[in-house]
Amino acid sequence: MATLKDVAVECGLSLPTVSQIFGSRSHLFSEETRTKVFEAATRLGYRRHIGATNLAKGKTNTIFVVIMQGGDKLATSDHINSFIGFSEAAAMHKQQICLANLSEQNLSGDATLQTLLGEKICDGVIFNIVMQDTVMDEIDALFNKEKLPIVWLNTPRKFNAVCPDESRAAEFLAQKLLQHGHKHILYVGVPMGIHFSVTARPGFLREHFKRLGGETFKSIDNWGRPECFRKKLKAFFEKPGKTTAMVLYSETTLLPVFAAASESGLQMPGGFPYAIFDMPIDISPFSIRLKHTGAAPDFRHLGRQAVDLLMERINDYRDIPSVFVDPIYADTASLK
Amino acid sequence: MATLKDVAVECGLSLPTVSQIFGSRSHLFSEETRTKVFEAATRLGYRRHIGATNLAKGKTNTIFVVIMQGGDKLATSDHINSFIGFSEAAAMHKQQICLANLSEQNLSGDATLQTLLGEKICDGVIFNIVMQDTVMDEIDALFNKEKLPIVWLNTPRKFNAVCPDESRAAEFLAQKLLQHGHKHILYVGVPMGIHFSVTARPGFLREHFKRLGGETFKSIDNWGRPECFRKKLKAFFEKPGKTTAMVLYSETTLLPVFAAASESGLQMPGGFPYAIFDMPIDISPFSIRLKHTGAAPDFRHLGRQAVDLLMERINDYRDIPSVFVDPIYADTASLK
DNA sequence: TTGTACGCGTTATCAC
DNA sequence: GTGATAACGCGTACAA
Repeated sequence: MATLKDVAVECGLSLPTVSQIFGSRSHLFSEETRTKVFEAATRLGYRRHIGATNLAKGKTNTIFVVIMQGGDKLATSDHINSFIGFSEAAAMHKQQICLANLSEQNLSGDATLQTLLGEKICDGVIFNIVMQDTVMDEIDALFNKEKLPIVWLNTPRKFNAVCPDESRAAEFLAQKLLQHGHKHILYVGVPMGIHFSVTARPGFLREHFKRLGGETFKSIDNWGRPECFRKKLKAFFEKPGKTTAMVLYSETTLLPVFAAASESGLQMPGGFPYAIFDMPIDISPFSIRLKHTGAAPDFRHLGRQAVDLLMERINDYRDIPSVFVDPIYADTASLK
Repeated sequence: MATLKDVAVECGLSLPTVSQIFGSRSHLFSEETRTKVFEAATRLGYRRHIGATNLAKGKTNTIFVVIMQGGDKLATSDHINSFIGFSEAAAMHKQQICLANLSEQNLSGDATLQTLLGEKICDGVIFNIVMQDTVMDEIDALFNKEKLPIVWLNTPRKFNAVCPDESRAAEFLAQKLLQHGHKHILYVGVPMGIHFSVTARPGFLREHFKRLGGETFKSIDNWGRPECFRKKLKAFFEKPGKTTAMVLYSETTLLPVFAAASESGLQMPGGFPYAIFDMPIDISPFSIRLKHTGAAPDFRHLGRQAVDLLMERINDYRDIPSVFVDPIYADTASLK
């Protein structure tokens, strides 16, 4: 593997000259010299050694993203979108994105955290996981002690977090419901959990719905026991009362709803107007999802924002107020 | 930030001594010396600089994973599972996993590829994307020229690939269908695409089904035009003929099937026996999926295997015959 | 247990 | 304006 020195020898120039020509001071040298260098580099198949560059510059240019298997986590499509956002933003900042896996055990014994805290391995860390507040506080404290900047993804912390604006999403759906004349609605959710959206969605929706003139806000969210949930849904479909529309926690929620509706003799879609906290995806030829009125976070954008925020903290170590990112909206008339 | 030299000064020992005590030769020194070193390190808050270590050792200890947004891609849940597999295996091999995003443009102009090929930035690359064979050949050639080992994930190449054994999965489902007396089946798929599983699943299923005694193998897979697909499904449900069971490409496929069944006055699930190339997921409290007979690749395992294979190539640069990984199976009687 | 060379670049300073 | 010399970043490996 050819080194810079080899190139210097090959073209009869000194090592620093060659270095500068590959660096940001290329313009200080004559065209002739530059050509000589580039030709020699090509001849030798020279590849710059990033590790050496980083060491010389005193930077790691590395950001770690911590994920966690199992537990209370993001939808997987959100996950992969945020990853694409990370790499896009990282490319802009000329950073490398590294992956680390947090085991679900106790924090102090976790090998990943020990490495991140105990070795100079990166400039900053993005926590792409959902945990209890107290645990996040604990992690904040650990990283503060090392002055290692971290950013939280998808949690509404006061500082150093990037979070979807679930309130705006709920407001949009509330408006749509009321525009279509639905003043009595059913929210189909998931049980209270750690994941931010789980509690945020029904909370904000109820708030905005009532504020804007909505009247009845019912809710079904007993996912713990599938049979029980199916029973409740079935009961609802057989006796919807004044309720004229439903709002679903996410697109995945459609499946059991369709199944329950079918068991009650209702045709879905079409049998009951609905809106979803999720986007109608109709892009790839594989997409088999249905169009609907929706409002959902754009996790690719969130990923980019997380990297931007982290870079800000890396360049100037301090707490930064959290960023709440506007969701994306769609209205394709599944509310009739 | 304290360096090794600072620690050496602090405890009155030489730099190499301290280095060795932190390295693998700790046992060569007296307990007393070791304690002195560790205490000094703790006092100063010393963190080993990975970049310097790697440079000195002449390794990058880094593996890049290339992903691609859009295009013909894996299911997202497969994606995140493979990521967890990567980090698990990487931790075993003491490697770092870095993420890179391939834009869908022409290969030669892609910044990611240029960086990977033009700079010494990693020891090897995992391609976690699905492309046309000719493009993969092209990439193989580019990386061969640089002697940079790569591994393909989820594609049935002859060498250097890790791929789910779709044939075994199909065989399992065929057996289950026939055990339940279903000799006339419908396969619900997606249009022919680049993604390996798309063509592999119906192909292998037909093969095994016929071989084991199955009689009729019909198929619906026109996803390109959703209305057309719905129409076909509806027509099927209204006149299933001899067909007594269906096999679905993936769990996502359930939604339009349920919808179409409902429109035809059929209750799903229960209205028609089915099996799926996918696992019934009933782990998290958020899971709202239905139990069914299924067979699907374990992408977490595939991720681990990919890293293992890559490490083999890194340690001994040569082509390695591809690995076909056994799927995981479930039988929860959705076939009645 | 330590001195020294080394890995691979970058950058400040200096001479032509 | 061009290019070279030397010091530096942070560890590791080997001979002494």
